[in-house]
Amino acid sequence: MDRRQRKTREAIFNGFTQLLSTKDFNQITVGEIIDRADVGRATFYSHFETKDFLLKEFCKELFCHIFDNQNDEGHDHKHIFSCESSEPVFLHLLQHLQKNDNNILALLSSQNNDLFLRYFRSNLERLVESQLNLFESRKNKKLPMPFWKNHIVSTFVETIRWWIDNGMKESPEVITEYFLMIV
Amino acid sequence: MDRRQRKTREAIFNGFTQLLSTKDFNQITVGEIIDRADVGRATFYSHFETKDFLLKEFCKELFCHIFDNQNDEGHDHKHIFSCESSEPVFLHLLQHLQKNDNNILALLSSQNNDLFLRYFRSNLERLVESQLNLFESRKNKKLPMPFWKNHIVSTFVETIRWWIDNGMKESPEVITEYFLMIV
DNA sequence: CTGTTACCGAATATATTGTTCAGTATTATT
DNA sequence: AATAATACTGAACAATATATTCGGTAACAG
Repeated sequence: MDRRQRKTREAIFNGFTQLLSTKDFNQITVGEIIDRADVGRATFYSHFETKDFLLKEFCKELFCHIFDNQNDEGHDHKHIFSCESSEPVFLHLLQHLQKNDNNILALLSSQNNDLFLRYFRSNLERLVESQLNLFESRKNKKLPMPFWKNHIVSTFVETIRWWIDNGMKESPEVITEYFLMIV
Repeated sequence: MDRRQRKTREAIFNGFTQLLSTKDFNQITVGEIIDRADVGRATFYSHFETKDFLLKEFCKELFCHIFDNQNDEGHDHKHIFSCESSEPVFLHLLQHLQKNDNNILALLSSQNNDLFLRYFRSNLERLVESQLNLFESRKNKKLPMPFWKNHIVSTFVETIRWWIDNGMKESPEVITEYFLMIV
């Protein structure tokens, strides 16, 4: 990819995330984004069809980062997914959040954002699926599997939301403990 | 309130909810609303400052309906809130939903809507608070109360969401059972 | 019957979106 | 270093949506 393209793309993402920390996605205009990114209007539209596509692309990259790095760095795939407790994976995610790479927090807080949450959930769903056997023991047989899966994902998302909305005072370890307690 | 005002307000609410069942809140324009409601543009703006205020007002009335009727009709206040199990209240809510008064389902499904959900949650929170003692027994003492409360509310909301998104095939009784099982 | 209030609807200002295009700068290629 | 390809600029433009204004008309309350 051309360096110019990369730079522009980065600049737009940066301006976008800056704005996300100040206001809701729906309130952000393309005009504001290109001002912050300092790129021409036509340039924006040559990169992204619409503002929604920008968010989509942004999410895609973000989750690639979070969910894939998790498998590649240091301890490998098998190590994470084969350990007895599910703590490491969830804990790792929470630590990621605490660092607030890419202003992801703004998107996860209660004031925001539907579309983003849907992405987050669908990524989590795959993760939970691979970990499902770990929760199985506690699962009452009368609960249908899809419901059970949905519940675990929801609980995790809402736990994170609560954590963020309450100032992230607790450590990732404590939150993980809470999460495992209620699920 | 003037009969004309009431009529206009109703007409706008009706047009609005009709549209909500066909598309996302953000995609709905004021133009469409006043067309359906068959009222003048100026009239709309004399009633509601913006489209967001319309949603706010709509939510306010809706929850007044659901959460207050629940206390007034037939079996009274004390009966509902003093019974041993928490089933009746939650069950009652689910039955309300199944009837889909005011197209409330459209707002609760996954494709929709942030602002609405926040209202729903804050109303539920008050409800859960009054029922909290019923959940207390299962609560591990290490969990902080606000977290616990948030979890119950979240679980309820997400259970409903799951129900709706999956076609509401189960009866309200079954869903209530699921809910009580996992909480 | 009368004064008040709400509604109509068309015109208007403003803001945002998304496109177009000619000119300029940057990059990759040879 | 010269050339071709590609990306960016920025201003202009059409299209759409928002929100306000105002003179005229209809409905209401007392």
